[in-house]
Amino acid sequence: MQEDHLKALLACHLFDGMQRSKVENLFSGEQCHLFRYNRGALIAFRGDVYTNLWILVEGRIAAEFQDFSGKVLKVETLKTSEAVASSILFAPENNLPVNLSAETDVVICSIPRPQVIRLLQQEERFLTNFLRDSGLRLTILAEKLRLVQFATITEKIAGYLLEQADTQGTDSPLLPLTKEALAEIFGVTRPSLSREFSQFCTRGILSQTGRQIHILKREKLEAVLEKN
Amino acid sequence: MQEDHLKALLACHLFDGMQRSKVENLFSGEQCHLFRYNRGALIAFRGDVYTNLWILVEGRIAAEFQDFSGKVLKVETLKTSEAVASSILFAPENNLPVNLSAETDVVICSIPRPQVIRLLQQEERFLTNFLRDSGLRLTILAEKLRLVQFATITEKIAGYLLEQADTQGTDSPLLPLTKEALAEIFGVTRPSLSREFSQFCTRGILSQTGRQIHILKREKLEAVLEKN
DNA sequence: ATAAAGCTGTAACATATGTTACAACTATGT
DNA sequence: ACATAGTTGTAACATATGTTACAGCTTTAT
Repeated sequence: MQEDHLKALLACHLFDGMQRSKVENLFSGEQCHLFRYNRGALIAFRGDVYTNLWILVEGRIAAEFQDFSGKVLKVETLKTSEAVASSILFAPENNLPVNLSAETDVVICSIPRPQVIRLLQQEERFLTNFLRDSGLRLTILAEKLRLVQFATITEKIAGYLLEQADTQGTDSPLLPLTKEALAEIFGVTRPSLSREFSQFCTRGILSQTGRQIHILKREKLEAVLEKN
Repeated sequence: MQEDHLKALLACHLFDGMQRSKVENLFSGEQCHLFRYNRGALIAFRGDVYTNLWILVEGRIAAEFQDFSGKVLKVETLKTSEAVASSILFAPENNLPVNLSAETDVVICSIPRPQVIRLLQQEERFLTNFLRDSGLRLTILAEKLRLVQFATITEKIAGYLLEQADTQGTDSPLLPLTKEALAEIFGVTRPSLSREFSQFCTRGILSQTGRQIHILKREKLEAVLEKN
């Protein structure tokens, strides 16, 4: 295994607090395999059986639902050093709940389930890390469901912009995504998203030039979220 | 602890394949407590911190999202002997993702997290059972999200009726829920659900008298799901 | 048997979002 | 510098679902 791939593995939160040597041992044998996918490739589909634990050692993967018609809802973006679908490894039927697609060129390290079970029993930290990861995924998914069901497009925009303003520490945040990608995350169509952005502008709450947003009336944005 | 509560505990899938005596030991000490709630009571809210593992030893609990306006989406119904929000016990912030409300009078057995961790390490079966349960919840939630996002009311009805016909082994299934409860599960309003049921009737695909449904043109129902 | 509470069907209307299409703009690589 | 591909804004229109209200039914409790 390449140096940088090993480094990415060691950085996986599943191994937090474990001795470096123990983790390296795990990958010295023949049990783990690397798989490569090109950018844009479909790695796995909803319903596929998932029996090895995959850890992403290079690139970015999108976890998403896809309709017959091509309509998409992105659930998560998995980045280098993250584990893929950890909870599904032990679910009753092991069916992946989402499609996985390569957003960039991707390298995955695959660990057989028996090894994972052994590690869970022998290493308390691995156990708690694993459970924590499972819990986090459930939390993310639940929040996604809540947003999809209860938030209007306007509310999603308001929430997202306030969050961005917060993390970027400015009232003029730059969208880290294209509006198209944002529409996908929100689970709405691009023209609909665009229309609502425009509405905010005509109401004088925002101004925008492409991805550069200026929040002009923060209090109005906040009011949207309080369901005035 | 009462006889029937102990029995319900032992029937919890988390203890599948474990020695009865070991489980009983767990509950003989002073570490576990019982809590009671009356029918209709709100047991916990989304965001509440969840630090003890709860197992339902009597009654039924609804896990649901609730809007400001009172709009509701039921995610799951937890029945006697089921564990509550197992994955959240180890999630980063331990915040419950849903509201929990008592559909009947309810008794809950509460097990402190340290004991759960001990059990996870000492009993392989408990570990795999626990992981399986976590996985199942994620699967259920993901499926819920997919339905909410991609299925129209018509499709939800078609899917549900075919499923009911299947499990009840007849083309004249009896709805196990009121239409009101069904609307809640589908995350739609009751009049909307009612309207679509009526449409099916006028199209000659169904006939209904209250909860008694008759599927007249099964192939049309199936066609709805195939997104004609 | 009666009253009360809950469930169901229906209707007119409101509204959020999707669909399709096109033109203008922006980045990118050659 | 240019050509190409990707991104964005916009418009007219279609549609699924929500909202509110009411009347007729069931079921349940007294």
